[in-house]
Amino acid sequence: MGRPRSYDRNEVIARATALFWKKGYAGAHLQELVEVTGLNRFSLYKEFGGKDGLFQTAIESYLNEADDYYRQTLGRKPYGLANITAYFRSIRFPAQYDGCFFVNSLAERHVLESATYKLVQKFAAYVEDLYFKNAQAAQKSGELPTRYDARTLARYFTVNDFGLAVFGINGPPRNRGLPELLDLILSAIGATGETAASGSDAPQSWRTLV
Amino acid sequence: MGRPRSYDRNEVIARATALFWKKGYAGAHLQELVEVTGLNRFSLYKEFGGKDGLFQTAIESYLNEADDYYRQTLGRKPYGLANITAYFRSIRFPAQYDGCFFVNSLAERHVLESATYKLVQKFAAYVEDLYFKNAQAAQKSGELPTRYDARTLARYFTVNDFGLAVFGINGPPRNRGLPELLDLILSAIGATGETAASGSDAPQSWRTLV
DNA sequence: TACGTTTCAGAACGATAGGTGATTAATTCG
DNA sequence: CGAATTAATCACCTATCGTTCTGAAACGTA
Repeated sequence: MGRPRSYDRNEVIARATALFWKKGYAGAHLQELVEVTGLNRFSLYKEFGGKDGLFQTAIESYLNEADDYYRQTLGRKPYGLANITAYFRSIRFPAQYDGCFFVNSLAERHVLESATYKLVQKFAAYVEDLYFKNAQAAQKSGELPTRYDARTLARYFTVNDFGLAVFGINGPPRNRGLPELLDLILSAIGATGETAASGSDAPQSWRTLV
Repeated sequence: MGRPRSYDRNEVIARATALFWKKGYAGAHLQELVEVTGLNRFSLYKEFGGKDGLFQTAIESYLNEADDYYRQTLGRKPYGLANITAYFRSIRFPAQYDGCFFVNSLAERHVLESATYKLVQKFAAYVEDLYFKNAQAAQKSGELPTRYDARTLARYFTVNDFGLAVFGINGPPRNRGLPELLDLILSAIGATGETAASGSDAPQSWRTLV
């Protein structure tokens, strides 16, 4: 009972996410959020508790989508090199790429509420752990050499994963030669050199989805 | 003639840089800048023309320091693999590491004045070009395999360079196992496997200097 | 000492920030 | 239909934003 809300919560979150992504927490003003979401200030406050709450909801939703994608690739059982190659080879930079919302948020460490920042921090650790599990399995099965331990390998993949997000900021030109670059990143660590799967049924990168 | 200024311009820039680095452009408020620099608002405007001008001066000074360091390592003649290994092996994460001011600024794309952002963008291209020149030379001399072209190699190093900056944000614990990680990044592309130079006379990383 | 010049300290500016209240509109249920 | 309930509207609040102005303080010079 009562008057029904005239907005779609998910739609509002998606639009708010887009703005925070582009401008950051401090750079996105409440007025813009109101305009972009179509949600008036009062309802925004009631629904999300304010700017902090809205940002937290936005980044949570972003991380959830990212998580979904990571689980579909790096989370596949059995763990192994195939997961890692599948993930990296799926990376593409969309036309309007403003970096990774997650990586961008790392830069706002001292501006974000500490609880919010901890989510971000935790996700970084989670991603590294996924790489770790796959690297471990790949070493056990002999897919990857044991010259470096699984932790070091995991960090290598994490660095390249995050690094690509930063590198890709300057746009679609970055897609030129991207397959070769991804190939290099992968074959570099001694992966058995299967050439680009170009998997037609492989999932798109979540970077292009979110 | 006239009253002598009671501040040191370079000191002011250094302090402003530190604040912008931590909080970003939008997150650093003028009041904090005034407090941190010790410079009163009036003089700040007269000297730098406002917040935009101060930020631009700050990032310019940062990029200059970074440039100095890059020239000392990647800029050394003759170009070659040694430059690249020297650079990467010099990387350390300082105790209070808030990422790279330059990389952080990439995230504020839509908040920065476009002229200011172009500086940042240009620097990214400059770094990649340094890697390119060294990769080219290394391939010509046979230090690096020619399976991937020099451009791809340059991008690989750039991705890892920027990626390490992001990866290192979560602090000094990241220094654990860092030599192995750097070794992996380098040997990965088929560099002749000289073990960590641990160069005692090698310059410190500019990440620890700025 | 008096004057021109430049910096300093801080108040004050209009604009806008994030956050609320009082009122009106839309719905359900009796 | 009318009472109860919930959301939307919009004017309004205080604090603070980036910016500017005013007048006193600190110099060199005459």
